[in-house]
Amino acid sequence: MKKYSIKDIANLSGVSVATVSRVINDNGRFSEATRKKVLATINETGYQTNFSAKNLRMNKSFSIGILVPDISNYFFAKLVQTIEEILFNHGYSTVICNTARNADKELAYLKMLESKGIDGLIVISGPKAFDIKQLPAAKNLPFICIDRQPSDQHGTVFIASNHYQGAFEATEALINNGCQHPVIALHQQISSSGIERRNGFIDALKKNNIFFNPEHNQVTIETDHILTTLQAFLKDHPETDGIFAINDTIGIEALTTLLKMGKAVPEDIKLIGFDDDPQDRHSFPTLSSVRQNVDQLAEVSVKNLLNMITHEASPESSIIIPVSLVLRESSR
Amino acid sequence: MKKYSIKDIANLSGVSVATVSRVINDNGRFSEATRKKVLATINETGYQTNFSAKNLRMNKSFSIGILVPDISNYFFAKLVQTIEEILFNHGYSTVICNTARNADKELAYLKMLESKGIDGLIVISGPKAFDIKQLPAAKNLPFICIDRQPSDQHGTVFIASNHYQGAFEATEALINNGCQHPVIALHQQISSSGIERRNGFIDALKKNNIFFNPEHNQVTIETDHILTTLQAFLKDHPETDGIFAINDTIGIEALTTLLKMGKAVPEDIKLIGFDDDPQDRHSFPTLSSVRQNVDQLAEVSVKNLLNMITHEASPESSIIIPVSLVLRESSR
DNA sequence: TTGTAAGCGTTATCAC
DNA sequence: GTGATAACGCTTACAA
Repeated sequence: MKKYSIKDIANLSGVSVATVSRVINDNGRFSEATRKKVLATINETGYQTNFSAKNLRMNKSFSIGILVPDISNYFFAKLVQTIEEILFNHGYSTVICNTARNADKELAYLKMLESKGIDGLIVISGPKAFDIKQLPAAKNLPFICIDRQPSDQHGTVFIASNHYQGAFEATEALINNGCQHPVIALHQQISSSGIERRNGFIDALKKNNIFFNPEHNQVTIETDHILTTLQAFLKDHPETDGIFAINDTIGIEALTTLLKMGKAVPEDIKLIGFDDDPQDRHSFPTLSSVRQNVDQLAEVSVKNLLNMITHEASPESSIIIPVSLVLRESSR
Repeated sequence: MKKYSIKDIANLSGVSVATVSRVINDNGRFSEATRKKVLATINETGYQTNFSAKNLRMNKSFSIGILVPDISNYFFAKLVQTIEEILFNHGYSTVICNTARNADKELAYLKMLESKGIDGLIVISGPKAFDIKQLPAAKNLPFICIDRQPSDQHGTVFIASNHYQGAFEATEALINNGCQHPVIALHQQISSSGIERRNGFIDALKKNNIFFNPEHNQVTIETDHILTTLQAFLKDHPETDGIFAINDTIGIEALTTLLKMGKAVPEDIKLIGFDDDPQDRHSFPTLSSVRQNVDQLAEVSVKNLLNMITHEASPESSIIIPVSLVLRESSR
């Protein structure tokens, strides 16, 4: 079966290419008779638009790039999956770029996306503020940032969960359940949402008259060395009776590690994570966590990006999506 | 900053567009002097190839489609991530399509991919054999299947883990640790790799002189009703002392459910899953599983697909990648 | 070694 | 209502 072009359809239907194009895109004027005729031959032949040609001519690619740190992380996977589905339903295809939190890779991907002439860009999380100006030629590429600050707010939209609120509520839950010495567990490298979560933790302490001392109330986890880090910290701070983990990866790791150390959770130490990873329901004890509203994040993001692309609305500067605390056994 | 075309570069460098094209693609002949001159202005201007134009002219898109059932499943996410990285390093970009195991969505995605003129296709898993002929126009699109049988082997490559071996070894591990009544837990809808796993289970029973009776040695799990299904089954078959779960989602769910029912794992019932999901290390007890070699699957797949695209080699018909059994607490 | 020009499949501007 | 045709940016014979 050969590939048909609009010219073939024109010949077969006995009309001109212009008319075929009008029928396909349903613009301009044409008689009902020709519409039927053209549509019929399109059906017979199985004609499909050649997007390379359409893109070239219209200077539009009907595709959107997504920059994401790590798609094997459940939260990111789910978010990207949801966004992709919505975009597909709007006639856009998605190019997913896994930056692995690496600035060089990020730039390489951006250049590729620019070459492909993407119509818009969605930037998800990442260690530092996102600077669109690293792409000189794409100065006016519509883009939005999810859970990552743009280095220049102007002309873009920043969408994020209410990390502050989530962390605040989680911390208060620890305190209300009796914790007097809560500790926040985080990584060295911290994203803008991580900072918000940390602020929420600190303010919850403040509100409950617990003085935040980074020496006593914060432990920096080195990936792959969580056992030694946590062991050392708890030796120096045996009073610790609650941990707020900045995400569920740390949360689950901390849980396993605490059990290995002979600590009882939640009896000795209460624990709450962040992101509501499905595995939280299968750990022992089950892990309390903060759930982000993935569907809403995705929907709002796509809506705003498409608006920017069609210039239907000038972008709002920032949108905050509520989160919800999910209490399970680890913080009883 | 405006967008430069090859024509701009030609004017700025004082040569013709043909020469610029030759320099960029390093083919044809040109003097060292012009090469330097052209490359210099390209650097100054930040010129980037317009892929829509290049694609149109060359009838090649430098992009590959991936059909995958569910990217929020860790195994799939990791596999897709690895493939995407390798492809990017070969100058290809990837369009990831999440079919949600839905035939209509699959077809819609295939049409979109065809319109975009993808150079090749990677099909990952899925409930039934993959039929490229559902796309009449793309009869000669190079494609490979991972963990999913092509409905017509001709001209393609089938790449899969050795599911049979993994299931066989897992089942024997159960038996060797004392199980006399092993049961396989699976879904209603079963993929080609699921069938292989089931065969491995059955043959391991045979080899150990246990007669396989689907009534006694097989439980069909309905998602969201695992508790009731499993409870009913164990009531009818109290002799059950080992479960081989066809994947880790079922494995972890089964584990949680068994504990909820007051069964001790591995004392009362031993359990082994499939896929070696990271959460297997954080469950209680930790879950034994079978690990697929994601890196090798990805590498072999890309290599074969690119060979098909460049016609460097005629496709082998099928490639089996070894798996490894990871024993943890749940099967002691 | 370099330039000219055709043509890839579309859309959009005109003319009729 | 419909048809010719230019143009999008690029590669590639073919000339020079």
